[in-house]
Parts: sequence; structure tokens; C-alpha cells
Amino acid sequence: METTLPKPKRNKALTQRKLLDAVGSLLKREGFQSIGINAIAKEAGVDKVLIYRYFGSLDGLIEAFALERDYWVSNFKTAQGLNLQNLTEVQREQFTATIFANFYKTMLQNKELQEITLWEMVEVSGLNKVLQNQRDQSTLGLIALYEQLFPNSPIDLQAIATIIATGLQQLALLSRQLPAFNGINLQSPEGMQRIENALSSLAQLVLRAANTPENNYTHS
Amino acid sequence: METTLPKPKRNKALTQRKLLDAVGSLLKREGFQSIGINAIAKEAGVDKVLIYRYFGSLDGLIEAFALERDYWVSNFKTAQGLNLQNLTEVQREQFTATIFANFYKTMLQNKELQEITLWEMVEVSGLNKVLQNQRDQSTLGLIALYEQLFPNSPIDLQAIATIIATGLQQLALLSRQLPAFNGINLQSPEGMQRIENALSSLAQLVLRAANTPENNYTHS
DNA sequence: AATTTAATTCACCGTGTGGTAACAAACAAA
DNA sequence: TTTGTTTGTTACCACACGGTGAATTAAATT
Repeated sequence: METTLPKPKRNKALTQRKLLDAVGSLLKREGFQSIGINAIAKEAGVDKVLIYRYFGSLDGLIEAFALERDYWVSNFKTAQGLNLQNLTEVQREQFTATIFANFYKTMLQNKELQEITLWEMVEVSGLNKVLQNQRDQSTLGLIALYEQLFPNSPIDLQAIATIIATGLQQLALLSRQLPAFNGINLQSPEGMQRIENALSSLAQLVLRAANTPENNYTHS
Repeated sequence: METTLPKPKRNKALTQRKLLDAVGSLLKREGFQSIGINAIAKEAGVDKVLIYRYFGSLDGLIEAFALERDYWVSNFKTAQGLNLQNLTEVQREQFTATIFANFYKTMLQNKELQEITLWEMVEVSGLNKVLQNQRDQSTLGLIALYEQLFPNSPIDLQAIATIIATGLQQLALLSRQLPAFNGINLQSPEGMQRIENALSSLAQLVLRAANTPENNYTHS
């Protein structure tokens, strides 16, 4: 009969938790550049040697940290269930624009996500494989959905979607340091509105072009 | 009568040059993360104390380095001279797509530019103001050109162009670490072709929409 | 209670970093 | 020749980093 845990002074699982959580809070508060053996140990209030014992190395800890996160999948889960074929053309366009807008909002708000993304770009670590898997898992399904919807599209939907998505990602990352970019105010609601409108326009234009069988959009 | 410089053992200007050049070669070879007082001094074959003497600080050196570079302006100089109004619609679309494609190619090839861009995203330094100025100088002119060409555009050309440009920038940066992203092969000519075609499609769609006075592209 | 096992702490090392003071050598001016 | 200024070198400091060996202490096993 275990009486509600009398605060055991030794608890492997708990210190592991502390370490994993320390990574997250450190990322949010100080950025990925602050991550290090000493900093994490201090943040967790635990000796650094335990990082090696429980996770082998800093990289091991980071990888374990990334594995228990779910940065992307939940965002696109709603999309998976939806049956795009039952929607009207306008609804599909709105839906598409919303997906991108939500992606942008998420990137803009989630500082931890920003740090992880930036970190991945700067150096290779245990992060990369894990995050790459998460991304594939969440996007490949969507891509397949659209390819099936526009089997004979004269334009490369995947390439266009990639450009737009990475653009939004980049803008969110730039907003960390720059208040405005290229005349777009990245931090104000007004700038947000401009981006959303631009996404609506793009979704309309691109999806309608994807529907026109006539091969009007050829490339010299 | 100065006989071709007898290798003077003391030469302020020369060591300044060495230091500035060391920043560039270090950026290209080792990346922005390797930049530091000691590393630069070693690369230049000069004592680090001279960095402080001649540039005040590392940040001063970096700023001086950025100031003597011209990352963007030269790329867009051809655009400035051109008279867009004399072109046909199709020519304008091609021209626009080419601008973006060239921007992407430049970002892909110029490792130093990649490092600078990434560096700017990661931390604030003397770089930011300088680069921001260079960017404004090269893009604002272009933007004005298009706004004057499509005064009553129902869509936000500037916002759309920003999304696309940052997307290309991000893709180029990602190519440093990832061979492919979202199914687009970033390092092969085939992937390059997909991006170029996507840019052509986008230029066509967007510029034609910018010309249609009917306000078809409204946002709920 | 004695002994083994596991969790945690402590103290230390080598290295690389930014930064500075003090000195030495080349050059120019007097 | 002497003096002062500029250019460069040497040596050093304090500190933060990743990493490790050995000791400690709590809990589980016998």
C-alpha cells in the first residue's frame, strides 16, 4: 500500500523528467544557443553527470527531448480526417489558405518551435532525423490528398506549396529579430492580416490554375 | 621614387585587409559559428590585439566587413535600368520569374551569403543594420516599380513577393543541411528546375491577377 | 544487520574563449 | 642621436565549457 509518495530522495524517472523539461524551458527562455551540458544541469537543478548516465550524451538527451514532442502532427490532424472532395471549390480554397495561415501562426507563437527550427538549420544533431520524420509524417499525407484531387494539374503544386510554407517559416524566424521585413510588419496584427490575405489570394489563384486542364502555364 | 614595395615589415593597411579577408574566408570555410577573436586572428596570421586596436571590437570588425560587401545591390541593378512598361505581359512575367530564380541561384551558390543570412537570424550584431540597409536599397526600388505598374491591384503584391522571396531564401539555407525538403530535391538540377517552373507559374498567375480590375480576390 | 546495488554529489582536469597589460621593435621627427 | 609615436609580440588573467574519477548516500537485497 503506497501512501502518496513520501518524496523519495532518489528518483531516476523524476530527474530524467527534470532534464527533459530543462531543455524545453531553456530553449524557450534563452534560445538554442544556450543549450549545453552545464546549462541544462543547472536549469534542472541536477548534476551534469546524470545527463551522461541517463542519456549517454547531450545529443542523446536532445534526441529524447525531440522524440516526446509533437510539433507538427497535431496541427494537420484535422486535415487528415476531412474529405476534400466533398467541398466546393471556394471552400477548398479557404481551407487551403487556413492551413497555411495556421502554420504561420503556430510558427509565430511557438518560440520553442522557432528555436528548434533554427537550430536544425545551423548544425546537425540528433534533432534532424527526428524532426524530419515528424515533418514527413504530417505533410506527406496532405500532399497526397491534393495530388489525388488535381491529378492533371499543369502546375507543380508541391513545389509551390513548399515555397510558400518555407516562406512563412522564414518570416516567423525573422520576426524574432526584425520588427519588419520588406515593408511587412511582422509583429503587428496588420502585418498578420496582410499575410493572411496574401495566402487567400495565392490559394485561389493556384488551386484554380490546378483545375484548368488546358496547359496554359508552360515554361519555355 | 618608390621601388615596388620592399615588403615593409609594418603595414597597418595590410593587416587591416588581412583581418577583413579572414572574416570572409572563415565564413566560407567554417561558417559563422566559427567566428571569434582568436579564430580570426589565427586565420589572418596576425595578433588578436590588433583587432581591438583597428576595429574597436569584434563587432566593429564584422560591421566593417559587411559594409565593404555588396550582397544584393548588384543583383538587382539590371532591373533598375529596365523599363517594365515597355514590355509585353508575357515578357514581364518572364522577367519577374527570372528575378526570383536568380535570387534563388545566388543564395544557393554563395556560401558566404548563406552564413551571413543565418547569422543575422540567430543573433543581433553589427551585421543587422548594415544588411537591412542593403536589402532595403535593393528591394524598395523594385517594389515601387511594380506598384506603379499595377496601381489598382486587387492583391497585395508586396506581401506575396515577400513570402516567395523568403521561401526561396529558406530553401537555400535548408539545402546546406538537408538534401531534400518536402519531396523537393534541393541539390539536384531536377529540383532546381521544379523551383524555376513553380516561379514561372506563380509569376504568371499573380501578375495576371494583379491586372484584373474586377475585385475577384476578396477575403471574407 | 550486513551487503550489494543504484542514484547523486563533489572535486578536478584540459581546453578554448574574450580581453588586457606590459614590453619590443620599426619608423618618423627633432 | 635622441625622442616620441606607431605597429606588432609576448605573456598572462578570469572564466565557461565539456568531460571524468572517485567518493557519498539512499534504497533494495540477502
